[in-house]
Amino acid sequence: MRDLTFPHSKPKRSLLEAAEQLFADRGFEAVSVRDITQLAEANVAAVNYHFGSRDALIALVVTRYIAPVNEERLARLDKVERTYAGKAVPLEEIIDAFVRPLIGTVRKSELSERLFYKLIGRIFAMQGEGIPAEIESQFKVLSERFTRALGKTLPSVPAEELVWKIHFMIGGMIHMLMQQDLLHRMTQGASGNPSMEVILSRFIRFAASGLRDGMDAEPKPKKGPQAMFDF
Amino acid sequence: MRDLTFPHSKPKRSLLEAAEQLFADRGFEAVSVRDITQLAEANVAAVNYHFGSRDALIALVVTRYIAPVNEERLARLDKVERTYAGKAVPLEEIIDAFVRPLIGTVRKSELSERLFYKLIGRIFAMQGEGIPAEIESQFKVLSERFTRALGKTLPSVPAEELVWKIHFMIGGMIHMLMQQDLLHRMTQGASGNPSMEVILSRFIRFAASGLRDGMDAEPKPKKGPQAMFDF
DNA sequence: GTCTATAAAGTGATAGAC
DNA sequence: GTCTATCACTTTATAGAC
Repeated sequence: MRDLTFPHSKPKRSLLEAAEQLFADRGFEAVSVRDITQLAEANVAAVNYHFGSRDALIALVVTRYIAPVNEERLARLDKVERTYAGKAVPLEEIIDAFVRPLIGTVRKSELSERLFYKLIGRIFAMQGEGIPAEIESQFKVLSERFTRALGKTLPSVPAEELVWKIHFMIGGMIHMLMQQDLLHRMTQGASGNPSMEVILSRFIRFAASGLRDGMDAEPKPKKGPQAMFDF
Repeated sequence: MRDLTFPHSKPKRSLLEAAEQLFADRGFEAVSVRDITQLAEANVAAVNYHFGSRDALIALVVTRYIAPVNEERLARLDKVERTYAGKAVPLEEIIDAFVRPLIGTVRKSELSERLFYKLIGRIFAMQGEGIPAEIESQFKVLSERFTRALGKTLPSVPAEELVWKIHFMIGGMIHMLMQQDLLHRMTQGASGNPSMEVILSRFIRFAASGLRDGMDAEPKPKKGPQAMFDF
């Protein structure tokens, strides 16, 4: 999984790095070609010369960051499924395959850790508007594969309910990536300064409990009375 | 909780409604004053005349939608806390107080249901950038109040871990509001067409399980072996 | 490859006529 | 209150000089 998209000419690379940094920090729509060329100390025509257009640059950044993450997710799911050969894969391991590539996949940029996660989060939050078609269909494949795996592990969760639970989980994941500053501000520091590893393990436990929700718990199913919220 | 901000002059009202519709659909940054005046069939100067500026209009929309929701959330939390007089409030009831006002609070606009939720979701997703100061501090108060209530109900969850779990929950909530179209597209319709009531009850169960996460479950605590994910 | 100059279109805001 | 005309500025993109 070597990166073929990484530019080897110096000015092109510094343009790309400037763009990634600004996109992560302010969001795609909020960054102009001039912002990028200014930070990269190039002239205004440089982005169009090297990447064709502003939109093409955005598509490149999105693809560079997301494609390897999605490949790695599928590879990890394949691997654990082989390990459990036919039997249902433990829930936590599926979720792990889904989220760990977000932080584990090879860093190809000079972005700080914080900006790297923010950029990844922004790309996920983008979905539906402005995502390159190639990535969109990649997401569909991914979604199907993981939904099927989760359905196998949680056979008693009705299909419709399962996709909603997965939806909630993905929302939590995006928020985790993008809004760490916000959390710190809102809690006046009570969120501490945990490593991404720790944050991720907390997220996996949260999501696993939410998805399982008293059903199909590997150890022992809990079926407390929750009539009030059962439809 | 009557709405004092609702304009009674016809042109002003139709400008506001056009703005809300466009903001919900495309996001705040993507909508120009000209888009709004065109949809409202007014002249380009109308927004500035009636609202002072584009930013003031955005602030008005945000405040109109969020302030009553936040008030209602606090009122509901107060109420359940009084009901349980000192004893810990059941987790599901706290979450319910937090999310139900999102769909229950009086509709003051002509927005379709779908756009209404999308607009609410967009405002939450905005946080940190461009939120009126008044609303920002309202969110802080809200965050503190609910964090305290949840801490009381889940005494064995360490404070730092609790705020992260709440963070994940809020991410799921925003995604639920904003990205229903996306879910439908990604799942090729497998998400069905449930009412917001049903979606909400699913979300409450998901979030409650995630927050509880085997600890302090009211019925019976489950403590399965999860060594792999425990730090 | 780099850079300047400029085109063509869009932005929010406002002065001033009606 | 309404509307037109316009200001001052920014946007992406490109032609053409170096």
